[in-house]
Amino acid sequence: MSAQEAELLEKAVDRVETLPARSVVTRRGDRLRESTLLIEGAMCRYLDARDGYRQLLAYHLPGDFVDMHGYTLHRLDHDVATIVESRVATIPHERIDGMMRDHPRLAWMLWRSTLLDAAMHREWIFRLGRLDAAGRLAHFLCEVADRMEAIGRVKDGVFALPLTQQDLGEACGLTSVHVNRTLRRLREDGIADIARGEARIFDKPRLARVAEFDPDYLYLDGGPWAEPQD
Amino acid sequence: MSAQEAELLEKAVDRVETLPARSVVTRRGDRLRESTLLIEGAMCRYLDARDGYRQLLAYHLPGDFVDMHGYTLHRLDHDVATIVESRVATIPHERIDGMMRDHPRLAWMLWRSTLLDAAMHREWIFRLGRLDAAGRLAHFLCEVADRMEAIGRVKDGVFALPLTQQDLGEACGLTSVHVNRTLRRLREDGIADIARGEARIFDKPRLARVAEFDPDYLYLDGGPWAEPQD
DNA sequence: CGGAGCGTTGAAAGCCCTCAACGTTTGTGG
DNA sequence: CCACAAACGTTGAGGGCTTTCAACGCTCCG
Repeated sequence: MSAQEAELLEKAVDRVETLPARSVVTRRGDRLRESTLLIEGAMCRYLDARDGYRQLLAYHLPGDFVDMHGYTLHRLDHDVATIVESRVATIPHERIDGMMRDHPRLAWMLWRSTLLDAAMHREWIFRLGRLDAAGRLAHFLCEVADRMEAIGRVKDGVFALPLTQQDLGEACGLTSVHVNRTLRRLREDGIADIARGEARIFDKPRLARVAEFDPDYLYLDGGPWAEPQD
Repeated sequence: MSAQEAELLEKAVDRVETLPARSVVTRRGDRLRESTLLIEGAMCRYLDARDGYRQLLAYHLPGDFVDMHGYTLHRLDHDVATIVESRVATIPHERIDGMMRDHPRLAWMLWRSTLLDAAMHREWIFRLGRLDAAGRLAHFLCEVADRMEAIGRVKDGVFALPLTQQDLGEACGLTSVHVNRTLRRLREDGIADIARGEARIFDKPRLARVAEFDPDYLYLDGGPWAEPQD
């Protein structure tokens, strides 16, 4: 992303707010007139099940648009919430209209960001459909580790992951009890650990093997704002 | 979609081909220079697991673009294959470039189609993460029924569904054996049945209840080519 | 007519869930 | 700074859903 485009995006921002932890930002069915860029913190998207449990659909890091698809679809089919206190920038859709018209490359980048979302969704389907508990947690850890790495937030295999075992269960289709047992297993095997809001990866190759993980789908070769290659 | 836009799309088509059943069209990692519109037949997208099993990611009906995301991402992160013999139209990406530039409304529609894909992905995540075997099959049936309905291919609750029990298992994260047992249950309970390439829905309300299904995410209120509402 | 793929059924084992209890950490107000 | 409560994490036992393994019938097609 060029400096000029970054500036354009920045100028489109209506306001920057700080949202409290564990707060719902948008509800399923809400009509959207602006999109949200996560600047600092952590957010998630989820669907509610009848029994009161949630199914997480996405975990968002700083730099992610959490609801750019709402720009085109106009309403959301799921809920959006913060995990921890988060700073977000809000961009009115009408300003995006102008950017789409006058800056096709920026339009291309916004489209691309929604497609990366979809690519992650596909990998979540794989995770839930084909992996056992250890594989699912390992796969989730691999994805978040690589994405955190891409924004320079991993140090010696350690990065912030402010999710409870309940949250991890809601992401991986497991109960918090089984998440606990499975994490213990990963820890005792010297593979990885999650504790006190931090993830620690001891043995990345083994973690990736357990997860059947291939970071291909993250399209990290050029970063989220990579430009067209031809 | 206006007649003019349909004509534009049609003129962008390079060729129309017939692909044999059960053939792989694109492999993970392939570099794409054209996109594929399914005209007649049935196709799917999937990821391979280590054990040789697949995880289906999407099931495609006539009228679906099966790889429009490849236009922006340039390579695919999963495989695309036919289920039955299928007729497809191929549209070179360079011709889409022109359409994007000159016809913003058409561009908007193509973007929208990829976002509908993502919305379906999310519902597949929910299906796999939160529902039991009966719920997963019921949810899949509800989705396909509504999408088939939208293209006028449901008659008295019956529609074509040329998937084997193995395929259904690969879509729902189940073994074919358990798909068999679960389908028998749904049949004996008078809810629905899949046999000889056809699905029969006996009791839609009950099916939807088992599936915790809400068709909201299909955005059918305006059809896949619905225009911006404001 | 034969074979291969698909569908069906049974039995046993395994993974994960449920229920329950208790220890630990975190955050808040006195 | 301490005390307390609430949320979170941990562990055990038992049960249920799904898988695995195996066998056999059916259907379709060469």
